[in-house]
Amino acid sequence: MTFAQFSRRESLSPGDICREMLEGHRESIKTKKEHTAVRNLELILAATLAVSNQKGFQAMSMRDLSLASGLSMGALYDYFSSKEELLEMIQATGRRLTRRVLERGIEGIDDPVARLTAAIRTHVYLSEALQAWFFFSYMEARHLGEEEKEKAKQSELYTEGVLSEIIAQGQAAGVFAPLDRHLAAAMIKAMLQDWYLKRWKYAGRRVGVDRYADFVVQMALSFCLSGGGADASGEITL
Amino acid sequence: MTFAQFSRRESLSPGDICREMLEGHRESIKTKKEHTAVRNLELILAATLAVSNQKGFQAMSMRDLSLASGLSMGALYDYFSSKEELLEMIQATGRRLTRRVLERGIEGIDDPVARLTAAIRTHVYLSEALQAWFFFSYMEARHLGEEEKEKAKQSELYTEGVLSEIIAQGQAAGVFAPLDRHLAAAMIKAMLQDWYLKRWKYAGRRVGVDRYADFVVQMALSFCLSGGGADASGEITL
DNA sequence: AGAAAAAACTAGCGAGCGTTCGTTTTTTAT
DNA sequence: ATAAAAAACGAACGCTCGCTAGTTTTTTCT
Repeated sequence: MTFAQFSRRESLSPGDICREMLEGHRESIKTKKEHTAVRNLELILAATLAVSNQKGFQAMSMRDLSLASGLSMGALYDYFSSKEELLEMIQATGRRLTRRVLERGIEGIDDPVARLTAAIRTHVYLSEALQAWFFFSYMEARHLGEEEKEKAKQSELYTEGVLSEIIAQGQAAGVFAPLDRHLAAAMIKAMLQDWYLKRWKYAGRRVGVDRYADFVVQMALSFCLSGGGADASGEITL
Repeated sequence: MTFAQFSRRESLSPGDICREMLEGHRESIKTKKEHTAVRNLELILAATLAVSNQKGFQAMSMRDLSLASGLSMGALYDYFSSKEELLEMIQATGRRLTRRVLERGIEGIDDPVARLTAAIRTHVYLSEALQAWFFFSYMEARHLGEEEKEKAKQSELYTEGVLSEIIAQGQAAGVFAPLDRHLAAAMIKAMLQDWYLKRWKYAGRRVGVDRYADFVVQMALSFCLSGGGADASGEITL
């Protein structure tokens, strides 16, 4: 699978995403007509990500957002009741989307090596398609309330759990070495995150998304298959 | 080397660091007596990291800082001329410190495997000793001005360059496989950063600093030594 | 075309922000 | 003990913030 193939398979246009966002928050959005609501959500979303990813969500004022989106202050508040709710809406939609796409990306693949490969590629490609969104979610998670912050952590643990389970599967099949699968999953996750957090670095080096995905797959498999060479040192699997 | 040994070797007490901070910003700090200045810098630093790492630097008001540090608003401004300068002071001191400790941690070690191991361990241990500082520097780098932001990027590239050069050295010696050393260094860096960015995760799983460092070393060496198994696919070393 | 409903707008509120400056307190030196 | 120097203080200033209410504009439906 390449990024081009992934893009064709998944429908991740701003319109699609905002329609999903609308469905998830229909009760708190005052605008009735779907078409209008989706169009304005697109404007709000694009503006929020653009401004926030440059100066931070806290530093973005509602006046900034009004200017960047082309909507008046009053109109903005037809879509959320407070700045904090806007933040939560974006985060919640991102979590749902990630979960769904990731599940779809690995379903039906049983071979551990192929399944781990698919999970990694799907995550890298998804974060490429929604780079601004992923960056935003990562950097602004700390500004959420306690309750929502907990959900963000659970979401991170979910992704890691997917990787960890695949490794366990491979170990049970005798294909992967008996290394600490939780730590291994955490390391793979860290590598996945670097793609959307340090975009400037890879852009400067002209590393494309396919090459990046290849490399992470290679590194993960190399480690899981060989188990860290001679000194796997009897690490407990658990 | 273990974390305990590292801590004994390096003097990274709040007092030491604030003394260094004072030396680097003597001209802009109004307080004359070193003892007083260092004491108050310690208070300011501890309070800034505590409050900022919880709610973000932007969201921390000067009144928050005054309350948390025990110093009056006026007294705070004897140590910096603006909130932004406080941010820059902390970042600059962290960069200098990281560079110095990292260099000291690998000097005199020539064997590539041992040198890569030392670089990784030193970085993990340093970020453990100054966890709050590292977390702060990472999360707040985007709120710097253009000029300082550039320095932060350079600092990240410097660390990666250290890793990358060690890999090149190992490749020249025929010990490491001919993989893309820049990408490999970036992946190792990503793993190093996860230690101080996702502390809650590792604390919850009772993973200690020594085990973490071990694991990263193992994963990095496994990959560099074996080269990703059969499909290293003729990656250019550059 | 005209009335009702929906959407969008604007000016302004009170609160809290970063910063300053005249004053008071503490320390140092005679 | 007292005067000079250093350090600490905190009320107040000008501004910008998130948010709202009252009104106007646009769309929908008969």
